[in-house]
Amino acid sequence: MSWTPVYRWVRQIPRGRVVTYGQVARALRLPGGGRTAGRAMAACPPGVPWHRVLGAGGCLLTREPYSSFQRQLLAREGVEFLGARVNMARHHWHPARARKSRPPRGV
DNA sequence: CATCTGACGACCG
DNA sequence: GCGGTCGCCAGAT
Repeated sequence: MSWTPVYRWVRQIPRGRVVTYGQVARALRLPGGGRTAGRAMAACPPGVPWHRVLGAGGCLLTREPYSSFQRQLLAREGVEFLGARVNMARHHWHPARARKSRPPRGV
C-alpha cells in the first residue's frame, strides 16, 4: 500500500485547521478505516503536516514525546484547545468548503 | 507460522 | 462524560 495519496491529501490542510483520521480514510476510501490513515501518518515523511490530523472529536492520539510536540505545533498555529481536545467547531477543516476556509481570527 | 501491537472509531453500560 | 470491547489489518517479533 502506497501512502503517497494520503500525504498529498494531508498536505492540503491549511495552517490552523485540522482533520481526523477517519475523515482522511473516508475521503480517500482507505480500506480499514481510520486506523489505516493512522498507519500512514506514523510513517510520515518530512513536509507533511501530520500534527493537523487528530482522532475523532479532536483528541490527540499520539503518545509522548509526540503528543507534546503536536500540541505545541498546533498551538503555534493558533489552534485552540478545550482541555485535552482541539476546538473542532472552530478548526475542523472541510475540504469541500475549502474555498472560504481561512485561519480563525483572534489568536 | 502464531502472536502481539498499534498515531481509529463506533458502540455500549 | 468516561472507560471497556470489538472489528479492522499491516508489520514486527
